[in-house]
Amino acid sequence: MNTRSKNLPAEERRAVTVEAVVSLAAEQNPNDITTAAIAKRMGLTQGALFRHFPNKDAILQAVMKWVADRLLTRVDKALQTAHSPLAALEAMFMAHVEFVIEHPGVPRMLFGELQRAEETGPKRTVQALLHRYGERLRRLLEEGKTLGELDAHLDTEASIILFIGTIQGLVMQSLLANDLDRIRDDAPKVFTIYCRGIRRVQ
Amino acid sequence: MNTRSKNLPAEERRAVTVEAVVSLAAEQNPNDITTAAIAKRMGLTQGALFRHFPNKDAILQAVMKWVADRLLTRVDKALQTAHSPLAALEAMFMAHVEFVIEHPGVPRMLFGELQRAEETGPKRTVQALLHRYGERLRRLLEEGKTLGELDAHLDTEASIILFIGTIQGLVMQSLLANDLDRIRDDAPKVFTIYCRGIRRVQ
DNA sequence: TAAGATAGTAATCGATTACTATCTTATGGA
DNA sequence: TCCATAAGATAGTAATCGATTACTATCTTA
Repeated sequence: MNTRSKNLPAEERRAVTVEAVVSLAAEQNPNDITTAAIAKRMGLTQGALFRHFPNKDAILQAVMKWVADRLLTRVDKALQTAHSPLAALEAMFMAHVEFVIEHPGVPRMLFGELQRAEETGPKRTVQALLHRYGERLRRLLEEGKTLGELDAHLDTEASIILFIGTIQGLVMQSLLANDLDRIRDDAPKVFTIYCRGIRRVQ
Repeated sequence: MNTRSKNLPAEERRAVTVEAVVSLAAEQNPNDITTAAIAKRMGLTQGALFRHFPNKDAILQAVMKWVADRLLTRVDKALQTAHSPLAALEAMFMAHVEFVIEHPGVPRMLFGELQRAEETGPKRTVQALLHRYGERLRRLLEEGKTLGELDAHLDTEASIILFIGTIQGLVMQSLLANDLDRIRDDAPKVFTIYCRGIRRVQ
């Protein structure tokens, strides 16, 4: 990883910057991640950041892009292993949870960007991510209904909202208890209830 | 609303301050609610705020206290009208949703305070609120299990997490769509699924 | 109605923020 | 080995933040 060279190529430096932000977000409130804090984490001076990004929003947008790519890739890989819509939903849920455990600051950053009133670059990236995420869920839910695995009268859009809210609830609980590992224990239990809520009654 | 009375009594001024913050949070990102913005909303100078509060955190804590009192009061009132645990859960859910619709900035402020790394006053107030909120849910869920209205093997703690997450999901969706009214439409649909997830299968 | 108490103003403070201008050094190809 | 240039250091900037100050206006009450 670290090659004794002091000066990194621009692209590599940008990648390191994104990782620094993600790492910082795991420890502190995302909205007081200053450019100085990012630089310090990277062992760089603050001004040097602006050699690689035009402004702070560009940094955040790069982070959001990174999150979107990694999360969707992870989720899509999980989907491939599953052999039924319901199993796929569970795999998707667990993949998402694992991602959150690895990068605990990410959900907080996403929520923080969504809150911004102005239509900024990072916010649009998050909206696009959630849109694509919702598409995956919608497809699985519709398939599940067609195959009779899920309740035929299930409200698909409401199911999507609840799926995302379920993860949001786990994040909130971990913030409340200040204990990240609880997510891994609680996730299956919470998903069990969600699952009962959407599957077909035999 | 309030005219001609320039100098308000301290207690009244503090109440107006809280309302100003809640009102501002509905429009903009909670973490850039500055003391100057609060004062402007009240038709006051910025420095005057510090005649009534020792610092900004004290303002935020007063807001969180206000939220906790109002929300729990509203919820408790809803609980009294219901005649079964499941009906009470639904009444509690809808009361909470109505509260959020009236004060859309509140969930965002709560989440924002929870994110803070340090154990600040406002954060502790939010933690206390969620603790008391969880107590109500726990009681209802246990009652529901005892009366056979809910699944006997239901995981109570997971149900609490999911209940809160459900509302969080609605808030997230309204942020995404930038449409507050959708919450009122979506809330019953989402609760229906939650309900299926926890009730006893006949 | 005089006088103390309370509430608010206007100006300003130090600290912090994102961002920039200028100088220095490291890197890699000819 | 040399040198053009990309990357980083240093040292700023202007704007904004929460907070404090000296002072004034208004209300209350003895």
